[in-house]
Amino acid sequence: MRREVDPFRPHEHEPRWQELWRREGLDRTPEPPRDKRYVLEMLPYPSGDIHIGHFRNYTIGDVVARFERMRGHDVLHPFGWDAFGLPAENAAITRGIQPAEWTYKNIETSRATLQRMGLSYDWDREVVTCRADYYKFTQWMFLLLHRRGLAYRARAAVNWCPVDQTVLANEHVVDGCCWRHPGVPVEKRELEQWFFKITDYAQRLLDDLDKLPDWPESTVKMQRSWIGRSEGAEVTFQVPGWATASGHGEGVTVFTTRPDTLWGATFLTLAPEHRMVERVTTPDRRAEVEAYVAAARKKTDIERSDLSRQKDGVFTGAYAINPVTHDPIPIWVADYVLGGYGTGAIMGVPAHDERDFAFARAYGLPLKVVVQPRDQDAPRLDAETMTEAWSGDGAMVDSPPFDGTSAPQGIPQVIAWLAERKIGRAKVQFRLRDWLISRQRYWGCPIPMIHCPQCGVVPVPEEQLPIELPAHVESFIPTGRSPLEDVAEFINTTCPQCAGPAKRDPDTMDTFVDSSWYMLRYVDAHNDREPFSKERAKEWLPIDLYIGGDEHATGHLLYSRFFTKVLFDAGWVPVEEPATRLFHHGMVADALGETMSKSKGNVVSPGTLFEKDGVDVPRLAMLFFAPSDAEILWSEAGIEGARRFVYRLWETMLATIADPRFAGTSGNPGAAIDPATLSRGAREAWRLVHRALERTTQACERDLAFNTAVAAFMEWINAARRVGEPGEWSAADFPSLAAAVRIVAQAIAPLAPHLGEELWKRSGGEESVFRAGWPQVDPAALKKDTVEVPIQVNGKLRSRVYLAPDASKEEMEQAALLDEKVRELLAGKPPRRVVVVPGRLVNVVA
RNA sequence: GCGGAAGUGGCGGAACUGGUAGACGCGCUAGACUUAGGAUCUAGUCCCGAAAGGGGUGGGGGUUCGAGUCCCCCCUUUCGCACCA
Repeated sequence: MRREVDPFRPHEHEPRWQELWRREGLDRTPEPPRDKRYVLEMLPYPSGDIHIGHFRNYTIGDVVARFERMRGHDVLHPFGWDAFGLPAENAAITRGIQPAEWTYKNIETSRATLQRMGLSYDWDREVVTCRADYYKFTQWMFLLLHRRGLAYRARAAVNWCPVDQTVLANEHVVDGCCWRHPGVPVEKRELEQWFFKITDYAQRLLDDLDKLPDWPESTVKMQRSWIGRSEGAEVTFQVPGWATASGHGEGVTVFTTRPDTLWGATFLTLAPEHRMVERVTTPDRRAEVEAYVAAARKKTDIERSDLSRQKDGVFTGAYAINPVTHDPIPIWVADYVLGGYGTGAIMGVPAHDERDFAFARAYGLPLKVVVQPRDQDAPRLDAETMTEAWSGDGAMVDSPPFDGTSAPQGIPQVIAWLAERKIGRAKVQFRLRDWLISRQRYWGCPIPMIHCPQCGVVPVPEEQLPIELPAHVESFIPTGRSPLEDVAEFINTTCPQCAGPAKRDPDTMDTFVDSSWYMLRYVDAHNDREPFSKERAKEWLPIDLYIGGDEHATGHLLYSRFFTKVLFDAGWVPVEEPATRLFHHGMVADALGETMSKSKGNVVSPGTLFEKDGVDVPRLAMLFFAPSDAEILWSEAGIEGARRFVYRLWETMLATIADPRFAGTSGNPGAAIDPATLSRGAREAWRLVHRALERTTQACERDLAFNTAVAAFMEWINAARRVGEPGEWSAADFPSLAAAVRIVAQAIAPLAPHLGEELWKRSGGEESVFRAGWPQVDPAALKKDTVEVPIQVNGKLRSRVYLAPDASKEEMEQAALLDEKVRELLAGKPPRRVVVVPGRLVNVVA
């Protein structure tokens, strides 16, 4: 027989508690903090409304933030918007509204949804990257980098998206296509652009990965290979015709990781864009070489990097001198050599490099074996008959004076020897390229630089910041030049140095610049003199938990590390790394496993979920679905279990509170419960409350696997209901149920905040549950009175006995050997061995 | 090719440092209450078998009293990177 209780009405209590939290400033950031926790989720781009993936991400962060507050920490949990970017311009083009208008409207919509979700953000510190009060300091950052020699202008072959009509950073080229337009190959253009010199920090970005033990290893590895350090040597090959023409030291310099194979270099290859191609090419070869270079330039990255394609190239007619054998070797041009890596030229060692081998065989170039594998590894190599390159270990041969030296272990000796003779030198090469940040677009942060015909490129003086983006421009239709060039009142200015007429830089910054430092702005979001004060930075940094998708592993997460290091060097922040712990939440896909996207039309809006069940039910469902780092396939069916659970919990807890005996159990009841006085069922329920509490604590502190925490609460409610309706609980047992109700109200509050608050208040809580502290796990409650001890015979489960959890080894062994089943299987013979694991099991080896 | 992650019931997923595989939930089956139920409650639900028993965590070996967990070799899926010399 069930007792009638007030119905569960989330739509009534959720707004009530949100209002209370707002009124009491529960989510405000204490200042200055005593024992701080900085919990941050990656800021979203406001494209319409929040979707279900955001719902998941922010829920995870919210659970931790609320938990940390309950534990007594001072928490910074802010929110912001990565509000510059192309979709706003595209919307402007298709719908005829201004990017700003579209963006702010989306922010309003999304913010309303977030507030409907009751997320515990300190909205007072909200950051919007497209607002001048923010981008003023993005410009400040640019000037800082410029001052420190880390922002420079260069003409370079850059990635060009033909759809967006703008350049792209390497990180935004995915499979040779623009990241925003899969299937549209990126083109190459020769342009003068702004770069950030992230390569200056390559070594530190690499080294400091070791200081991030709480970052996912996959991301650390990805950054490592993205930075791509390799050690080797630069070696210069003289080109005879030039030595006389332009003095000493001219030649072609190559980078190699295998200088020990230099004796086997039988040709040189230049990338088509190598600056010396034109100079080395002999007149008779000119036409052919020029045609090849022109064709290579037209190729897209995908075409050039197609591995299945036959390697091709063209002979320049010129020869270089191998500096160790003094043999003349032909110079070729081939597009399998990358212009942007190393020196853009390589030495061809066909016997010991797979790619050179393929190239040499294709064009009949000679092979020379200079490393012989040890006998046990492979048969003796012969240049005539080899079918593949040998890039393994061996002994150097035909390489005086190094014959017999082991390769590649002998590399340091070879480098030293080369350096002594001024032929080469040790060189560390990184794959990381400098970060191209100019964009020929309107909706971004203007670059605070001025082009003066007299003084050249001049930085805008700091006191003139912000350089505001004009509110209106004629057209956003991409033309390949920035729309700002056509805004006279923006583009025309005076030179800060000579006061003469000058022009502003018409480009805007990559939006990843905006998001590279936003986490620092939160610590002092209203500061209008500085990006943030050094004191606030010292108080709050680093981020203790940073949550976001792993798609940012080599983009944002590398850029923000770079910015943090620059700011550290400049004395602005006390940390060299922005976040000590990084967590990648799993994606939310639809039931078919497709990632949700507007174009696929499978986006589930969380708003419709809230209409039906309020926030906490879908929130619990989301948390229960899977561990936070696993991908989930969202389905309505998943909500069913959470809904039933909440109703059952509600019913039992309210019936308990309504019981006349409840009022007499206030105080600090948990500590007063002695499990030994409880009936079997009540004792089990009491144990499970503490188990749920423990599991929630661990999940918040460690793995964020809230699925098992929710499951633990389910186990408790199931056990409590097995005992009976609250009214049926005996006088001896009832206090433990009453205590459990209070503990559950608190412990479930991070997971289901409105429900927790409602239950807490109904159970007599005076102030907010989020000020009520975090309950202690009682070890006595966790102890089982008896444990089921499995009895194995030869490792197979044969029987069970019930013993006290602290039964001695001897007692356990005794119990096992007395077991009927065991005696039967032993058939009177003594066991050969008995393995006893205290409190766990007994294995009788017959 | 290189690097990462992962393969457990019909499904999502549990399983602490090697110690009862399948917690919790969805779904399903049966029953109860109901005019009815897609509500709720009770029981059952890894597979084979009537039972006793046997088998079982992608496959194959191994270590161990004992392996989802550790080691070796494969297979599959997935995500990064990819002619980086």
